[in-house]
Amino acid sequence: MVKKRVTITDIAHEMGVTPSTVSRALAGNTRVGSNTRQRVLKVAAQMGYQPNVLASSLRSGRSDTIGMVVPRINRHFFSHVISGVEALLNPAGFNLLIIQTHEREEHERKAVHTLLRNRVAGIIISHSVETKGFSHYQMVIDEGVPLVQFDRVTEQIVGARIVNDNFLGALRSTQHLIKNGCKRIAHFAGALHVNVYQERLDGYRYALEKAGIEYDPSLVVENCIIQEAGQEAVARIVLPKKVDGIFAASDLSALGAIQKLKELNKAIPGDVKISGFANEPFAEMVEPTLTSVEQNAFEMGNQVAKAVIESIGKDEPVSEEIHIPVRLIQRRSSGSDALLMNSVV
Amino acid sequence: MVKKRVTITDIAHEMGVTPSTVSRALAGNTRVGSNTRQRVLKVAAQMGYQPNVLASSLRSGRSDTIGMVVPRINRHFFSHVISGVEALLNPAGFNLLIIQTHEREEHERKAVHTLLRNRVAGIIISHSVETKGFSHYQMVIDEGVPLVQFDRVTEQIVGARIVNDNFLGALRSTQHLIKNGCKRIAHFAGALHVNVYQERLDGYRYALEKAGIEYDPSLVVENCIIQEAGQEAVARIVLPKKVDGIFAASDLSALGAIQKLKELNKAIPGDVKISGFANEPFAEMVEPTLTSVEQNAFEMGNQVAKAVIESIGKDEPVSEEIHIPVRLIQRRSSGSDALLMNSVV
DNA sequence: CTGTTAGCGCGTTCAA
DNA sequence: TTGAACGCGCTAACAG
Repeated sequence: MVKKRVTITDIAHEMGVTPSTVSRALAGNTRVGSNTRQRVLKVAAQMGYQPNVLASSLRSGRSDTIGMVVPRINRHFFSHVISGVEALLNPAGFNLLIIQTHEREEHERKAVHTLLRNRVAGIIISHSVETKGFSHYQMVIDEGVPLVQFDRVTEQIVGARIVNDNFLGALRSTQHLIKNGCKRIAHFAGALHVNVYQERLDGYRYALEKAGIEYDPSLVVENCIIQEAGQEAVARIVLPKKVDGIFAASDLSALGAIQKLKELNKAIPGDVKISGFANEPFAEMVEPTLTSVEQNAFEMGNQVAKAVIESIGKDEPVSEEIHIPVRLIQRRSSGSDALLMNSVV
Repeated sequence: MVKKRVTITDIAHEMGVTPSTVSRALAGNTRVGSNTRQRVLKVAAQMGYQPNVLASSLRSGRSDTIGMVVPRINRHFFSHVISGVEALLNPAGFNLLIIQTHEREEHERKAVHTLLRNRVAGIIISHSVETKGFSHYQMVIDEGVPLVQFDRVTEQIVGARIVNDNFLGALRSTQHLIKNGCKRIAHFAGALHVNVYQERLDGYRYALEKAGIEYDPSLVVENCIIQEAGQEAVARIVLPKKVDGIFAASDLSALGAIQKLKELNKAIPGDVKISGFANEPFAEMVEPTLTSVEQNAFEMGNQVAKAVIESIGKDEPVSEEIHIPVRLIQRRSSGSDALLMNSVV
């Protein structure tokens, strides 16, 4: 037995006024008798009235829902960004419609359409690894929906971009290895068409250059961001090439390397020094503890939310890029012990 | 410069037919000339038409959005449940509106109202720790919105409940400690008004009972689920009471205990054997590796999604309770080494 | 098979 | 300050 939902018309009938009056009273700021407003509010409350935001949005053309597209929700980094976004968006009266792409370009395309169909007030996105074309964002631009990219971004799309300082993180990380005595440093990279991995490679190269170490492309392992890839790279590159340091673009591949090296009775940091990226929770639990670059995912989420809220209402998108500072956390895998070094941007 | 969104009326004008015809063609299953349908689809595509689901839902009374309320998105367990839910819901044509409560009862109440206002087709919820009253769900029931609870549930609300087999997990875990020689086993419990923690306590007690070990309430530490609480409990209970085994309702408090015990030069598992709950990723990284009860969060999400989809369309809610099997993962902290024991339900 | 009509619930004119 | 009327975009009933 389903009770009918109560509408402003029901309230109006109950009180002997018109729906317009009720609507105005509920809206708050429009002109209506202050005693009538009180009565409306009281009757609405006791009738259990819940405004129909669908009808409201349809009529007003405004929506309080913001869409968010992420590769995967169940990743430490992304779930924390989401959390940071929500922390600011909810108090501001917005809700989050979240869609995962599972790193598939086609899913990303569909997700954007879904959000458009839901008439979201804005779209937040971090691109999937697969995504190389961005034509499906033309419609977002055309319809004037604010678009904020974070972490994995492209300059091919106008609008705000919130990114980690990948270059600086990589630079500091590699410099740290050099300072601790590494001469032949390998880099476990990701897919280089993705900005974050390209930037980390750039930072790595720049550190070598500044230290006068020649860049050796054969020491760069592409698509090496998962655990298994890290393990595999040890046998294929690290040992044969007599590598004494690894800067991994991902904590997972760094972990894989640690496991494999321990298995082969290599000493860490004695024989090989290692640093990762992202400062996953396990970094301080693994043996030896893993030096890593900390990303402030929650803060990134906050900035993303701020950017969306600012974009809404503005006519023209602003293509500003905001860098979230990163921090090198030195641990034992690189020969340091519980020291903290703050990198300055 | 914002282009106007194209509507079915635009398409209709373009083609010289009525909006109804376009609507029917787009809907797919209703009677319409197959050649007209082709033309409509083509024109719609080339005009970049995106249906307005707000208008559609308002008119049809049906919504393809499902609301989900969780304590926190950025927790390993919850983010994986969400992922599991999405995995089934998206292919079925539903979207997820996610709201966090941050463990606050008031936020939970607001979240439910927000979802109701958004006219979601169903609501999925795991209650906040604070939540003790459930009166705000009466409106959900009254409006006939299917309600599925998971993990943290209450029987005070009708509808499907998807839960872990906390009792069995606790039972097996405690039995395992007993089998490995523990005589005085402490239990790090959570807030006992929350079903999951009460059930884990019950399983612990039942294991003791079956083994003929007297239950000692002073060995139960309430609200001991975070790292610091685990550390603190070592000094306050574990050592003074000569405890030789700890069954923790949370991996985090188990971790805290490990840290503190190591700090005090106690041997694990030599002096104290420890097992946790949830099998967080760090469980296999910490030293010694942590025995824990694995919850299949993704599978739970799948079951939740299934239950919601089934509930939608049904007139009356069914109060079925589904148990997701758990598995004891034996590791070194309890004196076992890389063994697996599957618990049978 | 297609057009006509009506209305989902709300917000915003224009009058009074 | 309030009421009447209209329409956001779409679906659904009823004709034809």
